[in-house]
Parts: sequence; structure tokens; C-alpha cells
Amino acid sequence: MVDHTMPRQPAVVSSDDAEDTRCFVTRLFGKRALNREAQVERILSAATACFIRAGFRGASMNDICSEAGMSPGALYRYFPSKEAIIEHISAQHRRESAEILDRMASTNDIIEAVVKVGIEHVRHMSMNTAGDGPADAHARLFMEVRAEATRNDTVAAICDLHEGMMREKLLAAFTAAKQAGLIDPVVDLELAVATLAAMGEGIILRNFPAQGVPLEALEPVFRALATAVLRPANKQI
Amino acid sequence: MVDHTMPRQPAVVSSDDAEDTRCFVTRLFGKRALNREAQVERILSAATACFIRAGFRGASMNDICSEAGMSPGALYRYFPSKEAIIEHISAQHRRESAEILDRMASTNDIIEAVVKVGIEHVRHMSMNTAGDGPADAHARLFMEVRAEATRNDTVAAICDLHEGMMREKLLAAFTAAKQAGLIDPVVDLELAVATLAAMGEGIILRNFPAQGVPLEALEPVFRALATAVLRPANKQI
DNA sequence: TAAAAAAGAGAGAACGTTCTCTCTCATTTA
DNA sequence: TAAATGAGAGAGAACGTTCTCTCTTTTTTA
Repeated sequence: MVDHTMPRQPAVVSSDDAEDTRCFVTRLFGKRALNREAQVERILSAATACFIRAGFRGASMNDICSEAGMSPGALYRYFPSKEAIIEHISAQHRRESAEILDRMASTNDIIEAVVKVGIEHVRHMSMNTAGDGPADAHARLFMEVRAEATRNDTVAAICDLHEGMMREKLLAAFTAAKQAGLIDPVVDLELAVATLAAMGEGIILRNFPAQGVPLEALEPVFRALATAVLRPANKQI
Repeated sequence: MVDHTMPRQPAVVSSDDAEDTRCFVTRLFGKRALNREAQVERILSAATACFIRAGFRGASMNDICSEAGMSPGALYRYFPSKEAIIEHISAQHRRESAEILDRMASTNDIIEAVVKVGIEHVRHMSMNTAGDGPADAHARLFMEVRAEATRNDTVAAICDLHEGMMREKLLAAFTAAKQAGLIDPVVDLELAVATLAAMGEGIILRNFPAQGVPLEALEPVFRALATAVLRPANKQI
């Protein structure tokens, strides 16, 4: 067997307070800086494809390297570990979901606003960003993220953060609508938010569009459910 | 370093058509046969605990052996592979879910029947069978099974089988109720079943009871949602 | 501005660990 | 005594990661 025990060269002594003395233009916009961003993007999109195909645990770093057309040595210059990639992708996925709520227009019709957000969320989740993956790519990733969150504290914190944000956004909108008399005063808003979120997640998980249910068919369903949750006593206000 | 390259012994030739010549009474009810069932059960419950803790991929066969207080050699007498254990547990989990629908009493009030089944399902899912695991044990396992189904054909078939059964049971009940005039004639029953199933799964996933929402609080929610789905036009019939 | 030095990027073999599963051999049961 | 059962070492493959080395780009020096 080949002997690899040759003593390592001591690392060149570099003072801890060494500063990057390069021109800041080069640092930010130089060929290397731009290439670095592109490479990070390449790795993330390759990893996403692999994770959708095989899951966080099922996809190996070698798989990701092959998909990205890159050697392990190269990949590890951009991410310190597999976990770091998983966390990055998890955060990105949850953030995208949370951002959909930002487009929830402040309208006089809270029911229609909820319907619109629900449809938008389902549309986004059944959209195939990559183009060559399975139809339920986003839903698969969503499941991976949630499963990972049950045993990885960092991912759990990421999920909590974004879910908390979503909860507060919805709650704020509902509180305003309630004060405007658009929501039945009896309704427990916290429970309403939780219920609607659970429903949304259930529909994401099932991925209706991938099973042939068109978005238009989902619209009256969302409307009926939103009405039931927000105006349980009397349908019309 | 120790040399492990010693050539393996060829497997002992065992004729494929070897027969069990024991008395069939002994074979079925003898001490050994009974013990065998007990051992299988021991392995399954140990594996379930490990899978809930670490996921299907995250839990190793050694973990399961330790949990079961058993050597690998012993364990592999009862299950040919890790996958076989995963499939067994997946099937068991999905079957238990499907069986809850069997207790759906044929009643004059279809809404209350749906509410009862929903509550029962959530109760079962938030129940901790083992006793010493996390509160969301069933929900975690559910997520594992669904995630596994996206990339393991056998588990996917298991899920399809039981979901198909659930779908048909609900559809039959709804069809009868529709004919009895208990459901709005406008309702697309297929979509109603899918919607209610998705809602149920979303609520399972969120595990409301583990988050402090009591089952009683969930009852009016289920009632409102069931009503919205089955009687969208007019609340009372 | 040209040459020298440093830093960055990448390839790919190899590392140590862990994985699933199988082997041999000892013990228990019928 | 023959068959069933179990223990536990360990084989071999796969894992995530790190290694050394080469080539390119950027910065510093003359």
C-alpha cells in the first residue's frame, strides 16, 4: 500500500489580523468574485436536484459533485459541510413560502385575500423551477425540510423563524379585518391561522395540481374553507 | 493494518426445496413459533422507536439491534434487510390510519360522522403508543413514510393501496349521504374527499394536540370545514 | 511595465468512519 | 442428537471530508 504518512509542511504563518488589502472593486466585482457567486449557485441547484431525487440523507456529496460537474475538493471550497448546504436550501425554501404572504394585498375582502394567497402558494409549490425535475419537486423538498426539522435543531430554528413570520403576517391581517367587521367576532384568530396554515400544508403535501386538479377548481374550495374558518356562524356578513 | 482480504467462504449450499418436516402443530404453536412472533414484535417496536428518533435513513441497523437488545446475526434471522423492516412499519402505519375509517358509523348526520373520524384520526396520531417517545411520534413516522414513498416504489405502492381504500370508503359514505339528500347536490364528491383528506393530513402534520390545542377545540373546526366542503351553498339542509 | 510572489480554484486520490449484511461458532431447545 | 437460535467479529462498500498537487488569476515588487 502506498505510504501517505509523509509529514505535512507546517502552514505558512499568517497573522490572525491579516487584512484583505486588495482593491475593493476587485474584491466585489472582480472575475473571481463573480465566478464565486456563480459556483455557489451551481452547487445549490445541483444539490436541490439531488435532494429532490433522493432526499437529504439519500443524496451523497459525490452525487452532488457529479450533478454540479465539480470535484469534492472544489465543492468544499464553497460549503464547509453537507449540513451547511442542507441548511441553506431549507432556509431558501421556507423563505420563499413566507414571502408569498407579502403579496397579500390589503383589501376589503379578507376572504378573497386568503383565497388568492392559498392559490398563489399552491401555484408556487407545484411550479417546477428547475424544469427537468418531477412535478412535485417543491412538495418533496417541503417534506424533506419538515422531516429534517424534527431532528436537526438548526433546520428546526429556520422553520420556526419563517413560520412565526407567516403566522404574524396572517394574524395582523386578520386582526385588522376583524376590527373592520369582516370577520365573525366569535372567531379565535390564532386557531383560524393555525387551521388555514394546516390546510395549506395538507394541500401542498398532496400536490393537487400534479394529480390533475387544476388551480381553478381549487379556488371555490379555498373560498369555502376560508369562509368556514373566518365566518363560522353566518356565511355572509 | 490487519489484512481483511481473506477470501470469503462460499455460502453453504442449501437446497431450495428443503422442507420443514416438523409436526405442523409444533410448527405453528410450539414454543419456538410463539417466541418467533415475540422476537419479530420486539424488533419492530425497537425499529419504530429508532426511526422516530432518527428517521429511516438516520437510524442504523446497529441502533435497532441495541434498542432491541439483539445481535445483528439474530436480527437478520427475522428480517432479510433494513428495507423489509421499513416496509413492514410503513404498511402497519398506513393500515392503522385506514382502519379508523371503518369505525365511521353509518349515521343520518354525515357531517358529524366526518367530524368524529377526523377527531379520532388526530387522537390516534397524537397518541403515544410506546409511551416513552416524543409527543409527535406518529406524526414523525407519518412524515417519514410519505417521504420514503416518493423514492421507494414498494412503500409508494403501500401508501397508494391504503389511500385508495380510504378514498373509496369515504366516497361510498358520501355517495350514500348525497342520495339521502344530506350533501349539497352541487358538490364534486371526489374533490370533497381529496380536500378533507388533505386537511386531515395537514392537521396531523402540524400535530395540534402536541402544540397545546385540545381535541375539543378542534371539533367545531372540523365541523365548520366539513360543512363548508359538503354544503357550500347553504349551511343548513 | 515585466517579473516574481501570493492567493485562489480545482482535481482526484485517499482518509477514517460508518454502513448493511454475512460469516463462523457456541448455546439452547425439541 | 439434530435443528434452531444467537452472539459477535468482520467483510466490503459507501459515506463525508481532507489531503496534496497543479493550474490560473491577482497583487506586489523591481
